[in-house]
Amino acid sequence: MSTDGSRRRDVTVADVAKAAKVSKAQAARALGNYGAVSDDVRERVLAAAEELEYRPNELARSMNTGKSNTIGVVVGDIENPHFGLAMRGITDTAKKSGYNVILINTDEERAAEVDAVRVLLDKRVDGLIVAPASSVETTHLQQVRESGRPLVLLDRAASGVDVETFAVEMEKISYESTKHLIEAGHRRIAFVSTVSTDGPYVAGMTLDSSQISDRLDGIRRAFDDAGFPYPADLIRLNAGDSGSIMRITQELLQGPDAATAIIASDGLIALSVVEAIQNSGLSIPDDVSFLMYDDFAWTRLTTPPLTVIAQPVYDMGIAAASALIRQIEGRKTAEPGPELVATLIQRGSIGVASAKIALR
Amino acid sequence: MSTDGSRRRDVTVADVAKAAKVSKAQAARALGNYGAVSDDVRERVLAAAEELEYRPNELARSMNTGKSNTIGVVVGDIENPHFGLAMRGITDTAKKSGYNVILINTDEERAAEVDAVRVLLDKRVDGLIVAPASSVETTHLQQVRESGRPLVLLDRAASGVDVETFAVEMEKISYESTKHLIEAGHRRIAFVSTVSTDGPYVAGMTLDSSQISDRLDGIRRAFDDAGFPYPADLIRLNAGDSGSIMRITQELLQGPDAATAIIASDGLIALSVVEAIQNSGLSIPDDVSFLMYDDFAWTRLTTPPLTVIAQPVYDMGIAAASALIRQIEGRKTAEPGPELVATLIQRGSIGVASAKIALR
DNA sequence: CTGAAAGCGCTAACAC
DNA sequence: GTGTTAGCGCTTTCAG
Repeated sequence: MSTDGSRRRDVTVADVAKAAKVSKAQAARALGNYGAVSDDVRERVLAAAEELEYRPNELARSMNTGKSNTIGVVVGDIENPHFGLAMRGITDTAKKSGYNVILINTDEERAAEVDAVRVLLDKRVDGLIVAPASSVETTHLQQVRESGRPLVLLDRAASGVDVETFAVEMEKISYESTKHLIEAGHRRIAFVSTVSTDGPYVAGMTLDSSQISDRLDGIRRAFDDAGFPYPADLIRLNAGDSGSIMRITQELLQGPDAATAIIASDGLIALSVVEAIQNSGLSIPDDVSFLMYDDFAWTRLTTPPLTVIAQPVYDMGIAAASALIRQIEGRKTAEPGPELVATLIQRGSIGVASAKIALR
Repeated sequence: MSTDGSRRRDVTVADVAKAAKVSKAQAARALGNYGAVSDDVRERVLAAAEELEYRPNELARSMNTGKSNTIGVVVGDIENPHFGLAMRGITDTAKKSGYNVILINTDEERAAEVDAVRVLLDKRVDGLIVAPASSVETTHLQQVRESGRPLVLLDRAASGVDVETFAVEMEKISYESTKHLIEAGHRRIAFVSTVSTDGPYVAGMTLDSSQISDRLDGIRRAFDDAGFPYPADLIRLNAGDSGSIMRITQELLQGPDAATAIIASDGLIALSVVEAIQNSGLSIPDDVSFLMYDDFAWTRLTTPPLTVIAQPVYDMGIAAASALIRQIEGRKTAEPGPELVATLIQRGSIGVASAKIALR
């Protein structure tokens, strides 16, 4: 028990050594569990440590070992369950191998990300996992590479950064689900995403997010294959807050050329899109079909339940953390890692493009 | 640009000093932005640092200043949007004051929490925010206090731990919403939570979670006030995974003494309860009324939209982080901080106990 | 203002 | 096995 409540100086190996009547080195060895120590000494040291309530200073330890047993994670928005789940995969995996996690949220802003990476490097984390806000401007990530510190990418790729990347293969699933939509009679398929661009979307433009680019590629290929014109006018990026998403949705649903199906790029967007559809008095899937990325539990609860593209987000987190730790510990690049495949889960939100829709 | 890709030794103040032709001390002062340095020296040092791509070793810095500019956060489940949002409040606030956050997930297990706290202390974080898994067994938290390191509690209180605690006042809102339910004719009101107990619930038993205790107190007081018997048999704790929650829900809805209203203790539980209700063919609110804690966006999307008890979770995160940082920086205990009040948001899931229900 | 030198708490040679 | 002696990279006296 601590006899006084005052902020006493931390007890150090030196204190323990003195109490155990051994050299500092021996005490350190016993405490740090390395080198050669006789049973007798170890016992005395451990007893003294216990008695003094000794706690190692991990900072000092890290200083001379050059290892902090900490990994840095940089994501755009921890509030988004997508990252929440991935984070869970990361922390679970890290803990198993004795690593801690420093989390930095960037709000999807590149400046914040550049900063985050630098801070983490300065803190001497053993490695980094980042979900790059931009797949295009990546010099700060290349610098991480140059620093020699292990780096692994999560959720999206980054051009010019040649590191292990754990992201779902998007082109294929996007192609398939668009095809599914087209076969159900849809020709006017909209896509709503938060990626920011300088101007409105123009077919073929470079996007900040590799994931979104891939999805658009998939949509386009599906239209090309089917021989129908790619509805580039229905691709709506820069969808920010809930309000703007709802406004965009309303626009999409108006006029003679209205969308007959909407694809929401993530769970947060989906919430606002569905709300806007409901508010406008339209019904899913009779008036509009709906498809979204990420299979959150609540998607089963709406009427009708929503058709979604499920992504193995938790596994993605596990894979990224495992790979990073493997790199940190200098082990061989083992098996190629699990394929992170997305799957279309058909529930009730995609309907046949109705006569009513076909007519207008 | 780095001329060679090899893992060159980190450049240190000594290197910069040499390049700038000044003493190590002066270089350090210029770099660390403290002490007195002439403009001339500062310029040369900064230029040299730039040239050499010098980056400070924060570990070393922390070692002699005794400050790591890092706070530790310990929560039960970061995957739960409740904590995701709180986390967002914490990281946003921390960043503003120049602090980083180390996050540890405990899976609501006390052993993991004890461990987490120790690790964080060893890492010399400047302060801790913890959402205690148990409000009862709190010796590890008391030890944090004794260590002199600032500690702040989030989301739940801990008995015997006299520190600033940021949690929503639950008894009152629980009382009010129960009263609302009772006034709508409900007498058989169930409550489902994940808190684990040794046996089944018995009125008045000690619970691990102060939050749940408070809610039960509120429910009880509402029944007492109204002069109806407290339906202790409908309090179901230990609701673990989705499957068990659905099973519990089914039980609750069967038999002559079935519940006519169910309160879900959090968003995760709510998902399974609602799903079970839907699966059983019952309708909300005609057959069963439903109320849940936490106002997630999806609760507006179900049919009917769900009545919820909204908690200012983001603000709670902000408040906790602000208070902790204030303590770390030794500033006075300022204003008492914002009142964290929960509010009942009435939507469509609570109905009048129907004749059909009343009859059985 | 500047520089030499002494640590922070621990690990890592290196002798014995 | 054990102890002595150097550091890790930085801040901090303490003289000038």
